[in-house]
Amino acid sequence: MRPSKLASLPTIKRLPSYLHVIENAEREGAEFISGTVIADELELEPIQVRKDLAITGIVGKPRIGFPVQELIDAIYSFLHWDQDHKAVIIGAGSLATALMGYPEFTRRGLSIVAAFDADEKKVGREIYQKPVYAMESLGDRIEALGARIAILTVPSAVAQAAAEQVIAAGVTSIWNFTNVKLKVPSGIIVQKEDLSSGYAVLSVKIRKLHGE
Amino acid sequence: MRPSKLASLPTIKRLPSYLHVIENAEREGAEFISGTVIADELELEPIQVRKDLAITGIVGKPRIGFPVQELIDAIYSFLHWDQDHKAVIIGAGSLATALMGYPEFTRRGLSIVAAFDADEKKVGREIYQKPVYAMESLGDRIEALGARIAILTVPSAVAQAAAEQVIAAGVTSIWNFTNVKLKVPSGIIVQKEDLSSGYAVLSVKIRKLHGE
DNA sequence: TAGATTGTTAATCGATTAACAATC
DNA sequence: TAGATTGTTAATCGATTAACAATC
Repeated sequence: MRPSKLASLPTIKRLPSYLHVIENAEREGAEFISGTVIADELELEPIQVRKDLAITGIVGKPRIGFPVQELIDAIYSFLHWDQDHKAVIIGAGSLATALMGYPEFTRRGLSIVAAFDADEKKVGREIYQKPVYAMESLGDRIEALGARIAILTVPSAVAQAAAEQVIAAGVTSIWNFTNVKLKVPSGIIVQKEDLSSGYAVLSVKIRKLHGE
Repeated sequence: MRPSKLASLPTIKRLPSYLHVIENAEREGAEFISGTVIADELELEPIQVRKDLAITGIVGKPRIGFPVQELIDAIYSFLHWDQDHKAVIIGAGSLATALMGYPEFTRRGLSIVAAFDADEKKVGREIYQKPVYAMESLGDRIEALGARIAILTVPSAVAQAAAEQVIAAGVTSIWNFTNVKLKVPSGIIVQKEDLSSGYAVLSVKIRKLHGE
């Protein structure tokens, strides 16, 4: 396996979009795909695609491109998406429902095995065949389920408390959809998803479009 | 108003998190906040915060920091969040519900005034007091509502078609939550939100944590 | 063969970080 | 006053892009 330090954060963020294009090509029966074609599709520079794909270690054939199947496997392997990652989701609201119903995550190794909610009206229900448990049962359940990832979709006000609970229960990675900057012990991974950032970028683009 | 070319994309993406911290300080009655404090809170470098805040044009006082109220106003103004942006959401699923129920967007100038869905069982319902209309009525409705932004939360398979419909109806900006790279005429803004990117970053961090 | 595409090395570009005088 | 923080200019760092020989 290739050393991972060669992959920059921007490269890692682009990999899923490459994978998407390559998997489409596979579905259409292509055996090879060139960096040029991928770049065209995503409106990127061919050189950037080539550079990015180099981190997979897959070598392409000049004039022909990269072997589709090998490339897909290599990206999965690079991202460890060929392995099963068990996760729980904290806060069983509409965002949780959206994430649990996103088939791409399942295909890419993320199994959300249960949800937790403080609202007892939600407890006992199922979301996409997965149980909703009470927050109080979180400690025991997470250990029993063996989940190492927690996805936080709780209201901001309880985000820090929820993070502390899941960490106490043995979770080592948190995918944080709240707008709270979590304080966690060292060794705990936090990946923050920030919708406001996207909205800010959109806003500035709109401002520029409308002159000034 | 300051020239906007001074703001880089990374800077724009960080502005909302600064705003979040500064608004918290305001709520606690602070009149000034220093770049150092903001940096501490967000685990960033003070110099980076100062540089970023410089784009607002607000000058701070050495030893004391930046005037909280002015800073908030300037960030709102910079992002045009002090203005009302009417939007419709296409695809009235759980992700749409999550976005419509996110109070921060409303406060920041984004009014989602209606949703559209192809499923007639959803048509006629309300989500957070906003109507769900039929996809067929999209053309007339969007013009009547005066919405210039469309938020796409439809299944990938119909994303391109939905984009074309909203553009035909006069929408000039699309906030795209599907994993489809949309093909749009020049002059149309597309901001793509990619959850898989975030998951890829999380996955790589996890891989590194577990050695190798 | 001819020419499009690869992989690599070097050049450029832009963002982050450092240094430091000014100042409240 | 003393010292923390600002704003600016310069240095560094890292990512993107360019150039080009190798090759299928």
